[in-house]
Order: sequence, then structure tokens, then C-alpha cells
Amino acid sequence: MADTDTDTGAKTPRERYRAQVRAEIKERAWEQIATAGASALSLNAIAKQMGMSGPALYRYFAGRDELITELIRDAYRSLADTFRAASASAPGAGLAELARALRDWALEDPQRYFLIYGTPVPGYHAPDDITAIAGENMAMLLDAAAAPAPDGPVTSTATSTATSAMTSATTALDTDLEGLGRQWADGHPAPAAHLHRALAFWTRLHGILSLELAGHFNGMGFDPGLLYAAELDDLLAHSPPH
Amino acid sequence: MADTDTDTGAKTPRERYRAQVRAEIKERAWEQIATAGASALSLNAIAKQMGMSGPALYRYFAGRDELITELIRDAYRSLADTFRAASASAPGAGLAELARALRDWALEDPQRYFLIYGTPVPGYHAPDDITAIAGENMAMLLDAAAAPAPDGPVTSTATSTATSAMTSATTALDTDLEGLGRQWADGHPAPAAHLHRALAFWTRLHGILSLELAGHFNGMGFDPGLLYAAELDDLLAHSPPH
DNA sequence: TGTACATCAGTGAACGCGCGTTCACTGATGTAC
DNA sequence: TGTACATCAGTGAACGCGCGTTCACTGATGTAC
Repeated sequence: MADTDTDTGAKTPRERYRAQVRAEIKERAWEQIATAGASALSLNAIAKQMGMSGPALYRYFAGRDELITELIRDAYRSLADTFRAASASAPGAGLAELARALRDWALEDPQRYFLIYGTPVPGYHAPDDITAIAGENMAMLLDAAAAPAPDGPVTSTATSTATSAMTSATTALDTDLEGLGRQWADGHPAPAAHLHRALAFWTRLHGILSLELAGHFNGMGFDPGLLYAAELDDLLAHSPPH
Repeated sequence: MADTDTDTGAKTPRERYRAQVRAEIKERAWEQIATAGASALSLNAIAKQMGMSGPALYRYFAGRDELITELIRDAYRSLADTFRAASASAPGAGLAELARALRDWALEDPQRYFLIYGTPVPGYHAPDDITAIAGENMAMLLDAAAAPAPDGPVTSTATSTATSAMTSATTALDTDLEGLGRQWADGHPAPAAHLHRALAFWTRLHGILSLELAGHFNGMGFDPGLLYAAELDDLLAHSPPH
């Protein structure tokens, strides 16, 4: 729904119209993906739905692949915007705010989530600018992981120092993460503990979200949102050691 | 590769041959899925690869849908066998053994993992017997979650009682899980803490595995196996309260 | 303000492809007497 | 052991479909003098 096309520069009537049609094509594409999945996306079907002929779409996209790539790009951008908004919402916004935002964003359009984090198409390789946006998201996550956890929402009675038991697997991982810390942070390298927390944040929440959206909790009769909150609380309470 | 067809009963030469061809069709199907994903599975392509005509396959499967359903069934069965073997390997086999087995099984054939736990086909609904096998897997997981954690592989210095800080999200989840506990356990209901641990086990490990297999850790240069081990250790060290 | 030209959105026909699936059939394999 | 019949695996032709994509084209919209 958001017009994510490049609207910078001049805006002649023709360009305006062009951007408008491009946007509508993408909207129909999202509808189609939501209905039958990304693999069922068809240019001809979109054209028919818009009341025009199939080849007309080639005025706006070089082909099916370019359209899909554009949708993936938009999805990553949308998530980045959501994270940015969540970070800007509160002064000391941390992982809890990002978690809430991520969950809302995923539930809002499950197929959009799957387009990014679902089963990959074996042949497809994302262009560089897309991986750059994905990295931007990880950087925001890392920033939030570096901030000290607020004791407001977390009702843990144990202090983080008392509970930071370092297992052997954690020490092995932390030494392994040093290279990544130097790669991600632009200026000073990120501590391994922060990277560890960011990764655990990502993988835990994705695990719940993807299983939930795929319907694997369906007959079980419990609220996945509570499991989501519990896993987040656990992560914030038992902070990795510094 | 394993012959999972029903081999009970008599075995006339014709039946033997029939089972053999059925098995080869499935093998080719798996190869095709591994190459181009499940959505690209084509009966005609399989037939051509086996040197026979397209319609010949209809002697063995009612259609494409039945073949895919059969593959999904086999995948669930294979995972169940793997879990059973891991449980039987050691006398006090617990979550750690299941985690190892799950990871090996997933890495052995990523597309088989995705066929079960990947992006769902929006229209498809699994038959009852498949959800039954899936439930069997969850039951084995729950059994392991109920067993006391061995202190061998886990090198945590904190005792489980000292670290079991109960967050408000956990208490909310635990009360929500009571219904599920009565539903799953055949005889006596499972405690919410065990269900909680089983669910966290599942979602955490799935989160790492699915992102890893999808290639989302690719440029990051750390070993996902270490993150996997660290998350497992964290789960075993900070046991949910009983 | 009007005319000549360039730009560009959209059409319709066509190409080649592969798909799932049906149907009537041939020929080999098994079974019954 | 041999003959008559039934079973069943596999073939080839065909149906209808929808796909992505190309091409030459019409007609409308904008631009330049």
C-alpha cells in the first residue's frame, strides 16, 4: 500500500501516471501472493485483473523476475521502516519495542514475511542492494541489543549479573563472533555478547513467528503471543555476559 | 532412500515390482525437490527421467497431489524414526540428543526439512494421519522435556533452582498451557513447565535451522552450529520453573 | 494558436513451452483348469 | 504341461490450459517551432 517507488526528482504527468500504474501492479501482485503464494505469481493474471493485456506490463517491468525482486526489496524496506519507527517511538527503545514491531509487521501480512524469511527459491540470488537493506535491519537490531535492558516491562526478579551463567557453548560462540563484530560495526567493533543477543533475538522470534504463520500451532489451543513474550523476557532477563 | 511403503502382508512378484517403481518415483521426486524446490515438482519430468511416458505414473499415484502428500508423510515419518533412534541411543537420552538428531536430519536434506516446516502452500491441508505423526513427534519431544537434564554436557555453573526466575509472561503462558497439557498426554496431564520447555526447544532450534538452511547467515562468517549449541545450553541451564 | 513531429502506453496475434490428466490401445505377466 | 483367460504395466495421441515473452502495430499524449 505504501508507495515505495522513487519519488525524488521532477514529476511530469506522465511520470506520475507511470508510478501510479507501477504501484497498482505491485498491489495486485501482493494480493496474488497473499492468496496463492509467491510461486503462483503470474504477470498475465495481474494484467487481466487490471483490465489490460499481458504484454502491457512489460512497459513497467522487464519481466516476472524483476517484479518479484522489486517486491522483495519493498518488503525489506517496509521492515526497515517499521524498525526505524519503533526505535524512534521511545527514547530508550530497545529489543522489546523491536520485538513488538516485528510481530505486528509479520502478522499484518504473513506472505510478505515469508517472501523474505520463508523457504528460499533454490535458484534465486538477491541483488546487492537488497542484502544491504537486510544488513541495515541487522544493524538496528544490534544497536538495540547494545542498549541496557529497561527494567520496566521485564519483571524478572533475578539480576542480570546473577543469572549470566556462561556455558561452554556460549564461550565458543563468542570467540567465533569476534570477526562478525568487526565486520558489522562501522566504527568500533561490537562486543560478542551484543551480537550473541541480537542473533538469539532474531532466531528465537523468527522460530515462533514462522511456525505460527505456517499454522503449526493450529490445533494446540494456546496463544503464540504469550510464548513470544516469554521468550523475549527470557532473553532480556538472562542477558548474555559482557 | 528408505523404503517406507507398506511392506506388510504377502509379496507376490508383481507387488514387489510395484513397490520398487513407487520407491523410484519418490526418489526422483526428492531429487527434483532438492534441485528446484517443491513447487517445481513435475510428474512428466519424473517420468522422462525414468525413461517412461508421463501417463505411466498414474498407475502408481492418483496424481501430483497424492505424490506430494506421500512425500510429506515420508518426511514426517523419517523425522519420527530419527527421534526414536536418538531416544533409544542412550538410556537417559534427553533434549540434547534430540537436538543433535534434529540438526543432523535437517542438514542432511534441507528441502525435506522445508517441505515440512517451510512456507506452507496456502491451499494445502494435510490429511489427518499426517498430523497424527506430527503429534507423535511432539509427544517424544515432550517426553524428553520431562526428563531431568543431565549435567554432563551442560557446563552451567548456576543451578536450575537459582536461575529459574519467573517472568510475568511465563506465568501467563503457563496458565494458558494447561489445556494443551491435558490434550497431549494420554494418561496424566503434562505440567505446563514441560510443555513450555518443549515449545521453546522446538521454536528456538527451528528458528536457527530455518534461517541457516535458507542462507540468511551466509555472509556472516560464524558457525551456526555454535549458536545452536548455545541456545540449547541456555534452555537446559535456565530450566523453566516447575 | 496551430501545425509537425517524437514519445510512449497499450493492443492483438503469435511462438514455444510444459503442465496435469483422459482415453483407447498393445503387449507382457500371471492364474485357472 | 499346455491352453484360455484375466490382470495389469506402459504407450501414444490428444485435450485444454496458462505461462513468459517477442513483435509489429495503433492511437493518444506531450514537445518544439
